[in-house]
Amino acid sequence: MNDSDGGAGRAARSKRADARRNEETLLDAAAAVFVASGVEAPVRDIAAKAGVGVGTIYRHFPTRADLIIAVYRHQVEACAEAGPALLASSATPHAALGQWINLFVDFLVTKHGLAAVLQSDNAGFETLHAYFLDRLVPVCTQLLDAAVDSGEIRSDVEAIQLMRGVGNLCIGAEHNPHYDARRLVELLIAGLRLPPG
Amino acid sequence: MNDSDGGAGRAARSKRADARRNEETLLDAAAAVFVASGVEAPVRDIAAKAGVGVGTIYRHFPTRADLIIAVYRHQVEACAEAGPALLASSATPHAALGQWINLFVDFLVTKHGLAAVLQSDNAGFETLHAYFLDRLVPVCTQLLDAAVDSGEIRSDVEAIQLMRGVGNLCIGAEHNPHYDARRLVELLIAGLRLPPG
DNA sequence: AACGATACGGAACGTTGTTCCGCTTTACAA
DNA sequence: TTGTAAAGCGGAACAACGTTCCGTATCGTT
Repeated sequence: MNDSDGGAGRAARSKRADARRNEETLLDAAAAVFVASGVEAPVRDIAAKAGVGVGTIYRHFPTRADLIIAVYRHQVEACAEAGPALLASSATPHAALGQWINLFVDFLVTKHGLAAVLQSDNAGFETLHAYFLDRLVPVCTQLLDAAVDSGEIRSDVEAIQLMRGVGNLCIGAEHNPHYDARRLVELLIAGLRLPPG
Repeated sequence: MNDSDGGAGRAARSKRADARRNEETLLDAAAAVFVASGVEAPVRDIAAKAGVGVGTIYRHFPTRADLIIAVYRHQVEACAEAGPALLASSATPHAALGQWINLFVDFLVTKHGLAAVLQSDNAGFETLHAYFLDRLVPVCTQLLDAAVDSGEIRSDVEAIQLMRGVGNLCIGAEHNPHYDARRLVELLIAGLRLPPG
């Protein structure tokens, strides 16, 4: 019923070419800086990398969360879409759940600082929270439900809870020899199994 | 037997009375502010609450970590000392481990923001890291070893790893209706059990 | 009382996020 | 091609924070 264009007849003129170019540049710069310095890198660093003023960043991406979302949207979408695919192709729902969680963990662990930001109660990251949750919780719910139905796991854990837990376990997982997030997540998933008896 | 003086003959003159008073005041103020606003509350807030300049805080506690340690030292010590006691009084080592972890979780969850700070890779919290690890990891190791020896749990998880995982799971656990850190920690501990077969 | 050591307060500095506004560039029409 | 309003831009400016520094006040001792 609405969007910036609508399509009716209003012609809502498309963005200026320089603006479109800048947005592109900004996304590339942000991606590079995120890799180099983590997602909490100073805004000024990103602006500098892009050869742009900080104002330009805020015009295109009102909050840092919007920028992060834009940078990682493709990968989040891919992860979301992998859920049903895994469910269809795996031997058991539990196996599918495990593989999907692995995908999620790999994503978080390779994005320096993302997991931390994801759990931050800092207002301004609400958009990021909402996006991740909206996109991934339903997928996780589907996998979880399937595994419950097949009698493989306990039924008293909600997807949102599990995902927050997994996200938390991924915090600070980069280059820390004494911490292996993947291992701990495996333990958590193992703990989901129905207790014997 | 002694006071801050080492005892030899050096006379290392004791602190001035106002300094001692201020340190006391500061600890009380910090504790109050930590409860009200979390452990990441602005230094200026603590100074104001204590009726003191910020310089005074930094003179007594060179880093924020030192202040946090001073405020919570008693409780960390209590937790550490509870380990062997639980091991002695519990039915099985695994039960002792579970109860001890519960103690640890309760401590973290009730100290607003502590868990987050504990995992922060921010330099300046190194002292805090070191203190918690030095004090608690050996205790956890003892419990873990006992449970391994009794054949209750897998043997390939180190204490430091487990504690970091538990600490991470406690992040953001305050007043969040969709997140129950205790539950997830239970799952993690359950995942420690030897797989059937 | 006087004096040196100790401790204090808070201004000042550096680093961040975020806003704001004067100037530039663009797109379009004449 | 040229003129013009709208769109966009850069970066100065502001606010909030941690941290340092130093002139001044206080303490303990002589």
